[in-house]
Amino acid sequence: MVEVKDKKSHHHGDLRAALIQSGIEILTESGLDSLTLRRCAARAGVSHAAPAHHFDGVAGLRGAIAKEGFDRFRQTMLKARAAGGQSPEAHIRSICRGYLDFAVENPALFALIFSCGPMAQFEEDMKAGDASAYGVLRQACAPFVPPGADPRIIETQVWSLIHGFTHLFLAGTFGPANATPDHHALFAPVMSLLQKIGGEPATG
Amino acid sequence: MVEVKDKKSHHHGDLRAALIQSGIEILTESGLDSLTLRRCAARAGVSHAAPAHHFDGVAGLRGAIAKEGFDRFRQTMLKARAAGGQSPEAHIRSICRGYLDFAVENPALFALIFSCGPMAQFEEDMKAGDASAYGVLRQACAPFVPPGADPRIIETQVWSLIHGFTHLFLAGTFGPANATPDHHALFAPVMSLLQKIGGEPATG
DNA sequence: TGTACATCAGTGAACGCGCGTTCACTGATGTAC
DNA sequence: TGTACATCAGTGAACGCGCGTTCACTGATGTAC
Repeated sequence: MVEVKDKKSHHHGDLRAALIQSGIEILTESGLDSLTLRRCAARAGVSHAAPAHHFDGVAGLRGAIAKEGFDRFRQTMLKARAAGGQSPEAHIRSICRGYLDFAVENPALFALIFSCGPMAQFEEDMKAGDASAYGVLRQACAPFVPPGADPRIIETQVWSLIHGFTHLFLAGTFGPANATPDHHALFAPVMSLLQKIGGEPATG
Repeated sequence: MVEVKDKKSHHHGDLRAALIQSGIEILTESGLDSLTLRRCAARAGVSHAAPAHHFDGVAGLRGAIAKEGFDRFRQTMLKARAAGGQSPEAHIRSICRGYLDFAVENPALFALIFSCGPMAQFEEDMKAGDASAYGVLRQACAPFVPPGADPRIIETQVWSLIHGFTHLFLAGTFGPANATPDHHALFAPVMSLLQKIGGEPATG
């Protein structure tokens, strides 16, 4: 049998996780361009050569951070869904709210998630179950998909709308990104377009 | 009277424009991270110290490239509008098509346009007339704005949808970005959501 | 329980790289007279 | 028309910077016996 090695047994404890956390903090504080192996190492309190034992270059580190960020992104949406109403319409609204919230609180991490090459992370995720980030969206859209229709159409409509709004918001198109606690007065009216997807929910 | 100085009278001719063009080519060929003063200078055939006479650092160069890219972006949408149908619905469809086309053909330039800090470029543009990029969108949306409604709602709905779809498309979320000559089979059905904005056009 | 050894995470010095910037300069252009 | 001068775009060498990477090493941990 292959034994699971105890990764916490050596000097640092769990340097790999510490470097990922350091990387996320650097992203939040200083933006995408500041994410380097040397800075992550310094923040984690190790020498600059140490990360080479854990990641395949800066690309490997970015990938690992994207994976962790992706998981936090998913969790933010799940929390938002749980905290909101339970109707199909409320589910979609809440998830979009969580989507925007995550991006506003972690703009550089959000950008990193969506900039890791040809979306290997997403392809993996889209094939995964309902607990995946894309699965959360799929579940929320399902009640609105007309019988026999391709669910990807409505899923992509919802995803495009919230993704575009979020990007424009982060880019400052609607004014400073910290405008209101409600993020921006345009959010609710813009999202109201989704009241029109697929007519009424397919089931009560 | 203030005379307009002839900028073409010195050694190079118009190094400033040449550097901007070189920068756009570098963006297209090698991506955002490859855009440096030294590479632009090399591509334009001048020494690496020459750009300092024309731009305030790499930020100044990026800004100038964004401005030029923004203008090409606008022109692509105008051409798409002219080439398509003349109904209000066709105008919106054509503009969105041009939006996606530009991004697919110039992904790094598209990214640069939307990543230049707090969108000074856009703020300027949004205040400009109907010939501006935002003006093109505003004009196209106008027939769908119900009397008394805030036009920014519909404008932001359309903009968010096409912007999000474009970003997801470029990120490879729907598969390789060169999938079909028609870009992707999801484009038309996803954009059909816009048939629902503001009910019917306000005027015939 | 104790000893010898293998493993390997982390160290710290050194390397070459491309970057932006500085600076004295060159030499073509434009202008004053 | 011709001469002297001012301007300034572009040159090329030099600088310091942070980066990723290499490499011999150290020393704690885990294991074989």
